[in-house]
Amino acid sequence: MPHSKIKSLLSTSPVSQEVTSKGWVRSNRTGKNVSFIALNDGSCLANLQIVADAQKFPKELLMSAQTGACISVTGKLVASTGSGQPVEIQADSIEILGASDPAVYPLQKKGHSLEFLREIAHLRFRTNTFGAVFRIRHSLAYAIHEFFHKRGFYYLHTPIITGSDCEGAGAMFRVTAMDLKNPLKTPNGDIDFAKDFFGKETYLTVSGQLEGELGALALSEIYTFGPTFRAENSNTTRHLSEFWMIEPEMAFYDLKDNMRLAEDFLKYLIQFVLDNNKEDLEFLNKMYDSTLIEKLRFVTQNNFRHLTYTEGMDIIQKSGKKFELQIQWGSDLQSEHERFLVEEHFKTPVILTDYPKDIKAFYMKQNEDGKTVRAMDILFPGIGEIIGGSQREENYEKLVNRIREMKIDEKNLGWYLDTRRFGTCVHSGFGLGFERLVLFATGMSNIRDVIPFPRAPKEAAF
RNA sequence: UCCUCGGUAGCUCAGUUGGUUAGAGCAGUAGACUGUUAAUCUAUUGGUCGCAGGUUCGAGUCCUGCCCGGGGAGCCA
Repeated sequence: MPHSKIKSLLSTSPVSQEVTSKGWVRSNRTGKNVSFIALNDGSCLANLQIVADAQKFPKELLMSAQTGACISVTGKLVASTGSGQPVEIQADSIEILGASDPAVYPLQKKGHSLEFLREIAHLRFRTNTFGAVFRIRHSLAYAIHEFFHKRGFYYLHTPIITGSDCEGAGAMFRVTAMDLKNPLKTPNGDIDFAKDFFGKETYLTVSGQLEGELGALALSEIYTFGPTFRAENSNTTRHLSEFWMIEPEMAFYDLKDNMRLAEDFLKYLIQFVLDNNKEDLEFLNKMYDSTLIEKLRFVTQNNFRHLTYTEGMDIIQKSGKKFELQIQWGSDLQSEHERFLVEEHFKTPVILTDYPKDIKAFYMKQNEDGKTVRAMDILFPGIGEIIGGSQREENYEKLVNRIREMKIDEKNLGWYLDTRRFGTCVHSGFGLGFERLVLFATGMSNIRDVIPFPRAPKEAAF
């Protein structure tokens, strides 16, 4: 008999039909006359209640269906006489598919700390919290593809192994097939990468943007969605060494078009979760962040606040607030300043634009003032920078000059510069940190709790 | 990498100015009871106090080093 997912059983009206359910036992309350087993298969937050008449089953069977065990149950789906659930299964047969010794099974019926669950990340999927988080993560990933597909964007796969070491977005992990104990050397003693697997130095990508631009200048509107790697020694609640990033890149978009797309995009994704993950959100709202749903609604219903870096700096300096670090025009905003703008001053997501060129990347479109570039950062409460993007410099001369000013080796960028030599056009794009979005959408506070297998300095289990 | 707080039973924690056999709740185990909802009640197993040194008559408690974890900062998404 094919089994049904618990999510669909719970929304089936009880007409006493025979059904089979398979899942993992969350709790088992066995008495003299009757056993109640809470079964969960991950299809939804709620458990399915299995009622087993003690007369019909050997006691050993009922006792072995303990927390953690995987079981299959067949019986009648009936209206529940208890108050906690609409329907339940009156069991006719119960099979232990996989036993679990409760004396050593790490998960208990009680709640566990997130720190403890991080240490047993291979089992944390079986908790209410991580079930909810990863269902929401899935929804967001799905909604990202849906959003772009509806708008005619193409999903472009940019390389994970890259030979361009000048992407400028942080330290990179080297990729090599050489024997590190005995690497091949050149006559003057340097490591001879020409003899390595790819015949050159290669790394894991820190961004698909530059390659994405190549696609956009042919397919018009593309996006990437893939893993990204940064070898920074960052130990924070918002950084990972391996994370997923979404990078749309659009021909014929100026900075304003870019900002409009980014705002529509974020609102669409959050609305999708509000529409499709109500039960999970309510759980997280209750357990972790009592303002979660309110915050998500607020984002979908209000326009983001737009202001330039210069205006933002003005507000910070005139606020009279004491900051750890004093800043002036030209310095990068610190976390405390971003938080002040977003969480205290405006109390809404903020898009900051037109940053000083010296604190931004070489490829950003230079403004006429000679001092700023058409960059935009979207700042979210509790998260900080969730999106960073810009209009790209499409003028060949200006771009080359900037590359030389910043002492970047242009030899390796010929392929990139070719887009400016042959049929260049105004174009823009941005990068969204997927886990930061999941963090915001779930109300969790540590980014390691919104990715299944976190990679961070000194952490690469599984 | 820096700052800061922490590491005591499977989990969450208490442990006084250094003092004798280190405690609780939950989980587990045994039993009772029950259309129960993280059920309830009774009994009970369980600890090299992160690791290594040091001070002391005596260290979970004080000192030094190291390891691990939380939070914050920087780098950024």
